Amino acid sequence: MPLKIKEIAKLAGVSPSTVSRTLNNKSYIKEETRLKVMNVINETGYKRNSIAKGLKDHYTRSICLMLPTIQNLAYVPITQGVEDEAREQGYMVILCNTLENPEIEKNYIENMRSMMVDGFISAAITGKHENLTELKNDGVPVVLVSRYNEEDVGEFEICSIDNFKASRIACEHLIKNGCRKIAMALGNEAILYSRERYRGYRQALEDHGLEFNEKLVMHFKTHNRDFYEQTFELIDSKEEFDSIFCASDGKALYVMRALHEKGYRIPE
Amino acid sequence: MPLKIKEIAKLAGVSPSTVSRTLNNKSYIKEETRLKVMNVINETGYKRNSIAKGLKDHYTRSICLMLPTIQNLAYVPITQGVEDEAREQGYMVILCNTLENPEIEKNYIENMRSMMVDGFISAAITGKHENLTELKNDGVPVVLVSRYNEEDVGEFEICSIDNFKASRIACEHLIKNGCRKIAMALGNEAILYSRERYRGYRQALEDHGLEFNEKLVMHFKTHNRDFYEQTFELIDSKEEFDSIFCASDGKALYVMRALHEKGYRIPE
DNA sequence: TCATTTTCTGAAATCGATTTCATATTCTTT
DNA sequence: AAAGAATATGAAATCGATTTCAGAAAATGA
Repeated sequence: MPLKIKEIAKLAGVSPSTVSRTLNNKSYIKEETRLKVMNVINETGYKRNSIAKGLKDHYTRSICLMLPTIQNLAYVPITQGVEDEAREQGYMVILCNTLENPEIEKNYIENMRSMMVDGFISAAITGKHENLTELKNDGVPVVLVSRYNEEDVGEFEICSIDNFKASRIACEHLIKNGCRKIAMALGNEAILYSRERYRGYRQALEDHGLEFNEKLVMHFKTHNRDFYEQTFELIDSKEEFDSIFCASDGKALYVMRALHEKGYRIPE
Repeated sequence: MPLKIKEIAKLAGVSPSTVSRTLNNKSYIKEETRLKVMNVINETGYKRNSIAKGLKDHYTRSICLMLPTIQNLAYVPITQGVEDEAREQGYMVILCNTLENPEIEKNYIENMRSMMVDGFISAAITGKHENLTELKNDGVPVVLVSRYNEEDVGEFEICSIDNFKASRIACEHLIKNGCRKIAMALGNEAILYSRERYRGYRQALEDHGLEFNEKLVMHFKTHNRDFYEQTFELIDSKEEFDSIFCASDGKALYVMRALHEKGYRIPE
């Protein structure tokens, strides 16, 4: 059983209030008293119960980072960045894995809220963000990272790259390297950034006077691995193409595997 | 500001105690009263503040899963498994990323404890587990997963595969496929499982009457990526080998890259 | 020196729930 | 119908901290 502030107070011969004041560096405290208390704290290794502090203070200096999955490597640097900065600022990051499931997300939010985390950073799950909107309406700080919808703009703080631009640049790269018939493996169109990447692709084609061919677009179904099948279909369709632009690394993996099995070499 | 139990009580025309009893299904409650309270709860969307509950109860139905990194894909299925079972049992999993840093680990532990998580599952960081031992001595449930040391046996609950056996089987597979001079990319020898895998490799060689050649062993330095360099060195050393047994996928990646650049084809 | 301000400390209230204790009501049983 | 058990509810104490309030001690000023 960890020691309570009352016991520290008794050991130091002061009142709990004085211990608390020492702990929080608040209000006036005679240096002598402060040292006396600090000694006891150091000797006993006392650590305040922050759940009790949280109950009184309504904050815990911790934030919740909600990710749809930890399987996707794209979230690794995001997590790292969030954790580094948080640590810098004396905050703790709690990771929650929503598995793209609104029920689980809701559950986490409720639990985290009642554990008094101070804010949320969320790579939101696809679709409407009712859970997050409710949070925001209750005055809890919410930041969307990486994933967001049109209606989120202005509604939430958002941190994301310019997917349209990035995609256009990437696609232009192909064009500059001589590609003329560029196929595309498209991301889930329910997610804004997928549509943005698609838009970037279309824009790049247009900018360079290349004809857009709907038949060269592979749409996202339920999982990246579907692109494996779809790549076969694309090849078999005899539709001509000289390159495939993939909306993400995960998709490229399956596309490449299919090409490979069909005897194609990349980048040739 | 979320509603408090007192307000629910007032709305339902009962005392806070009765609301709490309804919430927790404890002791006797007249069905009529229960319904009255439940109605108010549903209408208002009341959610108990579990930090306050935790303060009183000393538990929160949440566990902390500590990982040294989320970059290593090996932890993905572990995380998934822990989360699935926890959810099944009505528990919540909080992920903490210790970054292989004892200070950070300690910090997380202290914070998580004072947030009243009920237990810890840890892929412990390398070296002595003072932080975890202290936890255990305080009566907090601790389970080690995947990583552990000899001295942890009997000390902690441990969940791990049989690294020795797995490694021996894997190595035997190479032997059965005709390999005779098997090199090895060894894991961090400060970690028991790396030594176990090494032992499995040695055992497999011995079982099949193959000679062990120390020069074919690449030791772990500070990062898997060092194996890239080391593979070059191995090749340049002119020491003969027909295969390289890697202690983990991460190492294989760098080894393969080096081989590839040297013009080798795998599996040839 | 006496009044005033500043420093210092403890008692008690508070955060939002749960739980013990006490009491009131209803139900059994003889 | 009376005694005893079972059911039902609220008041108050509790969890472990913080903070307000009030009063004591020390420092400052006239």
